[in-house]
Amino acid sequence: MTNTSTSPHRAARAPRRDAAENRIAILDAAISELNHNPDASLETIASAAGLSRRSIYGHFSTRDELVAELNDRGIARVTAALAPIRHDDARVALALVGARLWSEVEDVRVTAQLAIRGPRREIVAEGLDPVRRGVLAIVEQGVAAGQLRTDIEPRTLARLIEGAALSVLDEAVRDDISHGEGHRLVILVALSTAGLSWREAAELIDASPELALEAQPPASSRLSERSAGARP
Amino acid sequence: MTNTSTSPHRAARAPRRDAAENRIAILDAAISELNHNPDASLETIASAAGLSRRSIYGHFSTRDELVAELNDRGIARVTAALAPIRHDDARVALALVGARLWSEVEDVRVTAQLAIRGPRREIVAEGLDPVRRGVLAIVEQGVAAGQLRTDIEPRTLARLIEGAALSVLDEAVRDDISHGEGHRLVILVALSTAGLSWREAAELIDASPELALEAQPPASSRLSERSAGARP
DNA sequence: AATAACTTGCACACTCATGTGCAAGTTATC
DNA sequence: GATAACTTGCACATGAGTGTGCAAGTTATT
Repeated sequence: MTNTSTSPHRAARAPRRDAAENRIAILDAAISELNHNPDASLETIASAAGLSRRSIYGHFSTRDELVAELNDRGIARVTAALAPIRHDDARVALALVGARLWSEVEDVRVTAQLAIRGPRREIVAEGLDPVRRGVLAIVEQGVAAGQLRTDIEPRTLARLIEGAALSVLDEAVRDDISHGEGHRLVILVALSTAGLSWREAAELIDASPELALEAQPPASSRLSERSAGARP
Repeated sequence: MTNTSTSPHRAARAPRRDAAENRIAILDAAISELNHNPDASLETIASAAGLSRRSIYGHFSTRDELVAELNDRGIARVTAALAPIRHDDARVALALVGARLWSEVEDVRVTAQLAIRGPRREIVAEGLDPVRRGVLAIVEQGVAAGQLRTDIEPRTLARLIEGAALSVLDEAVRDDISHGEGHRLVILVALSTAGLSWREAAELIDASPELALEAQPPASSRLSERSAGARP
């Protein structure tokens, strides 16, 4: 396998820059191909990346290794997006969780589902644990402040809110919802699940400029900007 | 393939009863094995059914045919459970949709997800269309009666409610939620998504005896009651 | 321009699953 | 108890995907 890291010793020459780019191209292609079909072959991924199957093995010794790296990057992305969320009003914080999740995962829904429910789910769950703790903390804060429902155990409620947000992603697949509408829906659903009536949710959103679409930080960018198209 | 139907002509003898039982055993085993691992092989399914792989081909000419029949039965089950739902109060009707869905799909969550999102999704969607129309009709009725939220388009809202119910199923996988708790949660989540606050939901539930766990019709029974255990 | 770093194409070994053919058993049904 | 209806085990063909070795190319870097 190609050694991309800067070896401490014995580097007759530095690794080539284009190799690193190809590595990114592979990851990128893998994201979109696996999102299209979770069982996509390396052949498919390679050609979407504009490379030969053989050369994938120059970057990843195994299919599993490739998938694992994809998961790791996804986890890092989500963690980075959700960890900094903090707000006095737990309801606003939860709405923000939904919104950030939406913008990060929007274009990798299928892969995300697979990561969460597929064979690697335990490892992924472990990686996602800090995020989950964060959401749980928000819920507990909200319950303590009397802002959230108390008819569902905080632990369960936290999961349900995550799940509700993800289900918006799923519906978005079918209806091809716009970025803006997805943003709006995911916030509404998060607040509804948290226990607010739809009118309360509307009030809260009106009163909270930080929930506006324009107030959101840009999603951590994709690895590269090429549209992954295979060429014959 | 074995001809289970009563042929009009040329039946030297009636098909054997145990063959029909085995067919059911295969379907049953397929349900639970595929729910455990959506890529389970026929070998796995066969041995879970207590049969040899070879004899599966006596009942289904193809793996696809087996899966297709599974889907058809699932669709029929869900349709049968949801179609008769009717109630003056759309909110109660939606809660019932959630509850019935829960009891029908509870033990086949993974398979259900696969059916809805997997390679057969289009065919499944077609089969599920009547159910979806039904839910949509309830939502429209509720909007017209001023019982439901109006900040989300009925079509979308209908989907979101379905999705919310399904996400309870997902959470149930992790937490190993009891039948009763699942019933309660799915109703709460459906009502929340429909726009009610958690206190309004509680009031409605209190006032609606038909939502009680005990008031539910039994789930259309599984094909057989054997626990699907493979024997070496 | 020399050379190490990559990519490629091909051949090959391997695994795993599907689907068939057939002969030899069992077993329900008549 | 005769017989058709099933089941089984085995051998075999097929196909798809993964991972490796290697020789022959390209290309970035020095």
